[in-house]
Amino acid sequence: MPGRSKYNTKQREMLLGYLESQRRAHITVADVCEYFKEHGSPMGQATVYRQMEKLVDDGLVSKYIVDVGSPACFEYVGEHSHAGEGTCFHCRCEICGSLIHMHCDELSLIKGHLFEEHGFKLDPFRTVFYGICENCSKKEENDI
Amino acid sequence: MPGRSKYNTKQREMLLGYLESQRRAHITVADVCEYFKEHGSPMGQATVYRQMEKLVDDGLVSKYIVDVGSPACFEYVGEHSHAGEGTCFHCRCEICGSLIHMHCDELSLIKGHLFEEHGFKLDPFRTVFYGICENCSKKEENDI
DNA sequence: TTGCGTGCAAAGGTTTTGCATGGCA
DNA sequence: TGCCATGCAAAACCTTTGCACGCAA
Repeated sequence: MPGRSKYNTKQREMLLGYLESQRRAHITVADVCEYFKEHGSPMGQATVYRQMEKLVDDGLVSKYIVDVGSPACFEYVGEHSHAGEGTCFHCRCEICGSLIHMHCDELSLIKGHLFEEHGFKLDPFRTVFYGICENCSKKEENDI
Repeated sequence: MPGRSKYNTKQREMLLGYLESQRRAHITVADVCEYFKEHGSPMGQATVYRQMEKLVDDGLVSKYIVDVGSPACFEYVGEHSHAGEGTCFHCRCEICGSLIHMHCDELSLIKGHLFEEHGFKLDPFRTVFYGICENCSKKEENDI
């Protein structure tokens, strides 16, 4: 495990800047490589993977695994300073594959419950709820 | 998508029997292949992958993706007939990697909440909560 | 007999690693 | 200067697919 960043390289700055400009977006390593290639300053994919790991360890970026075989998604979360506005959760639709943001105070409560009753420190920046989204539920009803 | 099973083959019987005998366990495709190889009736890994997909579609087995690069985990869940005893959730420790079973009525409530308030049908047989388990929390405290 | 299931090997996609080079502090 | 970061290519890993053969109904 490479651990946290020790140097502040040009690549780290560029990558962080890009992720920061895409808040709320779910970005893959391939997206990053493509972006910088098209902007005339290509970045090696090994570098992107390694920097992403550091950024996650630094707590600046979250990593989401949405499906096997699919690439991991990354999202800028800054200093986790969303404390006042309630935690943001993610839901993944098993049918259409969309990854949905969900702000919900009630869900925030389970974090406390898990810790107090089960001793488990939930990491909402990593957890994904799987299920079926509203749109796909409706479609399924119509098909049957 | 291969869809559900239409034939009842020897391999399906063997695989289902093995999974059923290992209730509460998290089993990978590699585990299955190794098991049957050592027991003198090797099963092709492509067959295991394809049968697993059918068993998941049939609702007899759940599939959990715990980490990118790690193999998927499968677990026998029978006919989902745990209705009376509250839904079983899974927690994955980001440090030691263990996958923990958790029976909790309070957690079951969020399923209803997600559906009623957000129109999202949660699939507890697929969802994994990420975080830090009790043991690893204690270790971290001691290290600091 | 028909069509699905099986098994082997090869391909596919994502992520990791080895190693020489380059850059930050 | 010392150590970490980068980049390329190759390897590793899990999973899927093509195709011929076998088996259930």
